[in-house]
Amino acid sequence: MANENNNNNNNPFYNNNHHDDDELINHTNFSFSQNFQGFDPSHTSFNDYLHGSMDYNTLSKAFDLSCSSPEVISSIDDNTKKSSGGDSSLLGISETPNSSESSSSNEAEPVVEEDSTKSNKKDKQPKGFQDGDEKSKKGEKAKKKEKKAREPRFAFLTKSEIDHLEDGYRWRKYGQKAVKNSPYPRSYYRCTSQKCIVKKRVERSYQDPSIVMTTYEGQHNHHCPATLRGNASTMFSSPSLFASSTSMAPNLHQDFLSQFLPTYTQSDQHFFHQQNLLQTQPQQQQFQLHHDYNGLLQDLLPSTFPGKQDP
DNA sequence: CGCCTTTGACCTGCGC
DNA sequence: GCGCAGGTCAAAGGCG
Repeated sequence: MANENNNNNNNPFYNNNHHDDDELINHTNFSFSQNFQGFDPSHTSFNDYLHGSMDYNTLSKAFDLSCSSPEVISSIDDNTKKSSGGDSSLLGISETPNSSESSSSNEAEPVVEEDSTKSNKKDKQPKGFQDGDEKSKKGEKAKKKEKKAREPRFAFLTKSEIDHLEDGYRWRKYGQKAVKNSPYPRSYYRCTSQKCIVKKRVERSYQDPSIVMTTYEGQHNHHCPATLRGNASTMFSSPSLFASSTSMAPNLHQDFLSQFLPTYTQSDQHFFHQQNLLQTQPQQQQFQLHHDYNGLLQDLLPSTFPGKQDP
């Protein structure tokens, strides 16, 4: 399987010029602050930390991160795009909006910085939620010179036949665009929950059509609807079960489970295999995430993988 | 009827 | 300044 290689050469997102995702592929660094609790880079691989199609909430909580808190050192460089020649070897999980020049220290102010790449395109709040003065947007934008921070973003690569994977939240599609150099369109979704401005983009790799890249932007301000009906929590609540395939720090373990459950609950019905790659800022520990999500699921939920039940 | 998707138009930022 | 590409809007239509 392609996900087993440790270098990125086999990853379809690595070596190609996936222009449209420069901001994510080429410029997505994912940084962890020193405050990241329970994470011991010397003993634990990131592979054990990241799985699945989490949204930002999930991730941030699982990692004890908060996008708006100083504990988050973010990463996407403003200049990364400009230095587009750059190694661009990164892919996977992106967490966007901070100025990152000073990222090596934990300074990370609640950055009100744009995700420079193309960030402030719209800047406008979702008009759908404030309609009425939509026609005045022009003047509004004109005076709204100050750039608004873009929500943090995470991108996930998911091997799936399904474009829009269930993640426990309800989404409404609000747009679709053709992607340059790709036969596959990019779809734009917004969380349907009131006042929740979380968005996500879903697109398929043109080099490996089996791979879907989902980008989450923002944090949900509500509970995941799926938690109400999910029942896999009991399965995941078995520490031994989970421990069998992960070596998470205890506190992370719990957070991870509680936050991640909806994702598993919703997605384990699909063929689901995720590859995540990740890298931190230069001065921080560097890791690459390259995880066989399917394998994890098989370990955790053998019943959902009939063919794999008996190794 | 409400919610969702589709889709063309529009807006904006960026590179040249 | 222009053109391109990404992102969003909103009308129209479909579906349960």
